[in-house]
This record gives sequence, C-alpha cells and structure tokens, in this order.
Amino acid sequence: MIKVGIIEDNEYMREGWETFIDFEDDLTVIGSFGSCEEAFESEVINKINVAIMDIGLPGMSGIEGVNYMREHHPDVNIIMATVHDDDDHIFDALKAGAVGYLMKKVTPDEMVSAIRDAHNGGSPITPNIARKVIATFQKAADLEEELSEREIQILKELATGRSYAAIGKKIFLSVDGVRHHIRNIYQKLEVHSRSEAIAKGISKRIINPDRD
Amino acid sequence: MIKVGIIEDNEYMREGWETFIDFEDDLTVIGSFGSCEEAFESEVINKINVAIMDIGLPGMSGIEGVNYMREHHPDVNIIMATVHDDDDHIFDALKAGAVGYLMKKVTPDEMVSAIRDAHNGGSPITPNIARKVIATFQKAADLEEELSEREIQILKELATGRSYAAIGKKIFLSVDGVRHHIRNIYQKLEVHSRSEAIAKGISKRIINPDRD
DNA sequence: AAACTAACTGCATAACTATGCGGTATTTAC
DNA sequence: GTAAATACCGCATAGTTATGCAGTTAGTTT
Repeated sequence: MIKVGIIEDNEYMREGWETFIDFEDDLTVIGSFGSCEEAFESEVINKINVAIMDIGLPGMSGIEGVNYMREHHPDVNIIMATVHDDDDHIFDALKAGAVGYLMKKVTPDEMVSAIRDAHNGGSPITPNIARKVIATFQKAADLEEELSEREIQILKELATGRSYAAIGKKIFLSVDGVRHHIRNIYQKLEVHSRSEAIAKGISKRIINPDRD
Repeated sequence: MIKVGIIEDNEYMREGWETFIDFEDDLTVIGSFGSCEEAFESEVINKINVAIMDIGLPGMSGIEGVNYMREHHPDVNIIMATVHDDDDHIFDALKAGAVGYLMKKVTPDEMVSAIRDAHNGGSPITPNIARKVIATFQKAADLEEELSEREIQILKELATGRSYAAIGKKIFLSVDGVRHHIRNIYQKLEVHSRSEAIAKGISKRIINPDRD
C-alpha cells in the first residue's frame, strides 16, 4: 500500500486527486493539505511514501517545501504537479530534490501511474518536460568550431586547476605550447579567460569534471 | 504510423522486437540491422521516426551511431536498448543525443510504450536509470558547510571571468574584501584555485552558468 | 616554386591570483 | 570585562595568466 500525501492549495483539485487516487487498490491518501506549513505540522508527514506537491502555494512555495522535505523527511518521494513549464521552475524543483514533475493537466491514469513509478524508484516526468531535461545532457551542437581532442584534454586539465607548466609537463609540451592551444580554445569557445572556458566547457557538456 | 528502425547485433533479439512491434496497429518496423554501418547504408534510414539502438555493436558502437545520426538524420528519435547500466554508458548516450534509455530486459509492453513516448516528444527511460539521471540535478548534500548567499553570488561572478576588482566594484567591497570571501569559498569547497571552485560549484549544482 | 595552415616554441610585460601576515569593528557568549 | 567568530580591510610578494609579437618546422594546396 503506497501512502500518498497531497499538498495543493486549490481544494477542488485536491479533492479530485484524493478521490481517484483512493480508488486504486494499492494507493491511499493519508494526508491532504492546502499548504506546506500545514503539511509539516501534521502527524502523518513522516509516514508518506509519495507526495504530490504544487509549486504555487500560499506561504512557503512548493520548491521551498521540497528543500525542507529533503532535509527533514528524505525518504519521501516528491512529485511536483504544477502549471509551470518554464526552465526556472523545472530545474529549481529538480535541484531541490523532486523526483518527478507533472503538468497539472495530467490524466488520472497518468497520475496514479506516476505515483507507482516514483514509489518504485523511477522519475515520472510529463513527456515534453522530460525531453527538455534530457536535452540538457546533449553536447552542444551550436559551436561553430569543435574543439580537437587535444584541446578537450587541455580544457579538462584547466578545470582541475593545474598551471600551464604542470599541464605542459603532463602532455609533453612547453608552457608556450600549452598557451598556444589555450588561445585556440578561447577563440573557439568565444571566451576570454580560463574561468569562462571552464564554465562554458562544462555547461556545453564538452567536459564533465565528475567523470573525467 | 510510427516507422521504427532496429539496430541490434543479436538476430534473435532483433527478430523478437520486430515481431511484437509490428503487431501494434500504429507501429511498423521499416528497417532492422545488425550494425550501424549496415543501417547508415540503407535507403530507409532517413524515413525512420524512432530508432532502437543497442550500444555494444560490431564496428561502430551504438553511441558513435547516435553521434552520426544526430549529425546526418537529426529528426530520428533514438532510444538506447542495452545491458549497460553504468554512468559512463548512460551519460555518453545522452550526451550523444539519445532521447531514451532502456535496459534490455524491458517488457514488450514497455518497449512499445517507450516508442510511442519518444515519438510524442517524451524521453522514455528505465525507472532506476531515470532516477539516477534526475539525481544529477540535485544540489549536492554532501558538503560539510553550505556557502552563504554572498559566497554563492561571488562564486557566480568568478565563473563569469571577472577579476576580484571588478567583482568588488559590483558588490561594493574592496579587492581584499572579495578575496576574504574567496578564501572562505575555497575552504568550504575544499579546493585551492579559482578553476577548481568554478568546476566544483557547477558540478555540485551550487551555481548554474546557463541560468544565472 | 610560393603561399598557407597548424603545431609548437620563445620573449616581454602588465594584470591578476593566492598566500601570509596583520588589522578594525561588530556581535554574541561566558 | 574577556574571548571568539564574522565581515571587511590592508600590505607585500611570488607565482600565474593573458596578450602582443615573433619564430621554426612540417604538411598541404595552388
């Protein structure tokens, strides 16, 4: 039995969700709240398995609520359910720790399916939003010139904080040889400093410090 | 009618997929190949709407194939279907441009549902992989000390390439005042240079150059 | 042949970064 | 009162970065 919590200020929507979620054999709504504050004061907050969270709420916003939940009730899986389909809301919610993101016009079938998905370790996201999220992993195709393998290698080294001299020692070039490549990198990335090159290189998925 | 292409070196698997995909009213397999090279030489390659792509293929790998498709047939939606559930394969595939990622043990129902999802602008991903992908957006919780708002602001400025003096002018501090904060940032992030701070700040989702 | 390009190198120099050391002012706790 | 922590500031200095200018070598193109 998946225990569901709903945090949504519109009471008609809240009751509508409650009704069709409770209709499912394996789901039960154990708490339904008009605001985060109300939810956090309840006795059931730590018994919820999956929470459906609106973003635009009175008082504390849904995103702030996710931050709070992540800190105080980290085992609750939170799905955002909202009208906001802009990047800021999407990525702020994911950054805060939401595991799913649904547009409010989602069908009852899709909602219960999403709850099960989230409970089973998945990440239910409305399709066009999911595509938007996945697209952020794609290597940028809008650079006029691609960096060579050598340039990418050097950019990776820049991101580790190494000096030109240390990089040169590692790849068997003089300091000025390294600098020559770095000039090319800056030109291709249309930046003017090491800092900009690193930031842009990571943002455009040319390098990835977590995995390189 | 969604036109499907299959690129998979195991012929039994290929035929199995073909059979149940063709069984659907709205799906049809218009091409089935044992390798990327074979697929790219075919006359139907540019008619495919959704391609199911293995990663471990003879000759060109599936990920290299995605890179090629993205360049030559950018309208084809590619779903990886593979046994590899490690980060490198996942993120290399997404980086290359795959819109979906399925573990091979996926059920026939899930596969056809994924094809429709991808065709309709979504991003079908096996649940535990999707969760892993979404988790990369979460702000890191493993830092011993959180950066203050002021420190985050300064880190954002560092990533733009501004000098300490320019940053100080912007936020009404002396160069040495800025430097004082920067020392604190380095300490909290456990880094020793501007470059490392920027790379780590982006990786840990403390700052996001695309949106800041 | 000459011209062009890319990779590597060098030198000079101004600006910038990071470190060490020191300080003041304010707030909080004992 | 004292002590500790935080935010801001200052100075000196060595190391590093970025720019401008120049060069050599090898390969490719005209």
